[in-house]
Amino acid sequence: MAGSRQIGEPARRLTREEARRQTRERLLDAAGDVFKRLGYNGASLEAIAETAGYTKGAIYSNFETKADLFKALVDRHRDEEIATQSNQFAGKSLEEVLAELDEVFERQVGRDPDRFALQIELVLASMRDPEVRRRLVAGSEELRDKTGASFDALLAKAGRTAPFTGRELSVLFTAMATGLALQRMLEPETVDPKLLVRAARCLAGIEDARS
Amino acid sequence: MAGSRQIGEPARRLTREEARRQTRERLLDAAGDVFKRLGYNGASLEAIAETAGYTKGAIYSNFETKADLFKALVDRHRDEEIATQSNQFAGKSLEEVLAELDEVFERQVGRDPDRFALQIELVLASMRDPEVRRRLVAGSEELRDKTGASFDALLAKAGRTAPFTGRELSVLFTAMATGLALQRMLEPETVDPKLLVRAARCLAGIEDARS
DNA sequence: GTCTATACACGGATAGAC
DNA sequence: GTCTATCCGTGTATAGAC
Repeated sequence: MAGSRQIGEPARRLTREEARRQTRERLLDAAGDVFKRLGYNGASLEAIAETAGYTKGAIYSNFETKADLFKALVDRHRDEEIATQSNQFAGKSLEEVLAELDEVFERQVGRDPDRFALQIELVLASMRDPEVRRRLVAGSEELRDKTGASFDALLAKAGRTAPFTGRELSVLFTAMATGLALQRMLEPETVDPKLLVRAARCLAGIEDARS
Repeated sequence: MAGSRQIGEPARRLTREEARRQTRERLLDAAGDVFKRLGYNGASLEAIAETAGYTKGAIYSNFETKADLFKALVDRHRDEEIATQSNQFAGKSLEEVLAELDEVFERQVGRDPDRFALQIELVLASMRDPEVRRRLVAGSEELRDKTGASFDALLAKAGRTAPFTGRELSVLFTAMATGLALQRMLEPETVDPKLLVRAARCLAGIEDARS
């Protein structure tokens, strides 16, 4: 890890590389905040630097251009997303996983709607810049495989035969969650939190979807 | 309609109001093109005016500000969307409606991905501006009611009992289509066009979703 | 490595001619 | 009602001090 120290090493101020890394991280945090509130074009480097507690100079000593900063943010965001999602099924049963879907959903959009907005912003940016797209989707194929395999295993263990493969379920659940989240941004009252879970149960081949 | 003439009326040049209306429409068309390609902040009035074959002056004689132009576009986009969607079930059976879902989907994102991008852009803009949100969702409650009732009627006529109300199905189908469309923008090969139809059949309570 | 100061271009908006 | 010309703020990016 970046900030770890050897045992017995005296407590001291950060090395240059550590300080640099910290500044970089702070700038990326601030960039995330501002980009997701204002969008790519709406966000000014001034605002980002100020949010991070620096001036624009700090940005240009850590990143080539605004686009470069944005792409670094894409990388970090994607890594976090993959880290969060890749272990969400550890040691759970199918029923548990499905029941927890709305909790995941809630955490994704309820607690941090701006983060979700950033995710969408990144997809739009991907349309305009192939490089952004490339970075954003890096590793998602593996994640999908892994998640799909988890679903397959869970279904087999539960003795269920869903009309979809684990991989298809993975794609469908993500799509539904994303679509419902968007709809909830527009008209919160139209999206019952339980709807996602019921639909997921239905797609997974479990009968009592009526809740 | 704006451009219609009385019978027997001599062919003549447009009246002032007609000309004005035409300019306004052309500007809105151009604004749609540029906004959906570049986003709100990325689109310049210069580019919009040029696309429409005018100069910026024409914009300011038809709209108060850039935001005003954008909101007028929101209104028109929403009206078109409602007009398209409100008659899509006329005289069709449940099976037909479901089978046609991917066609609708295809038309929405396959033939005009930019229009879909604009739709998403509008949702993001709604987060930042309540007025945009208000305009964007105007009439959608009625549309949802109408669509939901159509589904209920179709289900009843087909003798099906889906685990969801027509209204819930309406929300779910829209959410799935939107989510899958976003995913397809990122990684086209991961979204089988038939997946939406199969999922919809499953949610509607029709057995053979394996297709 | 970060800050201050600044160059330079661009975008939104306005004024006034036609 | 639209066009030309222009004002002015803002934004990216760079130069140079510390």
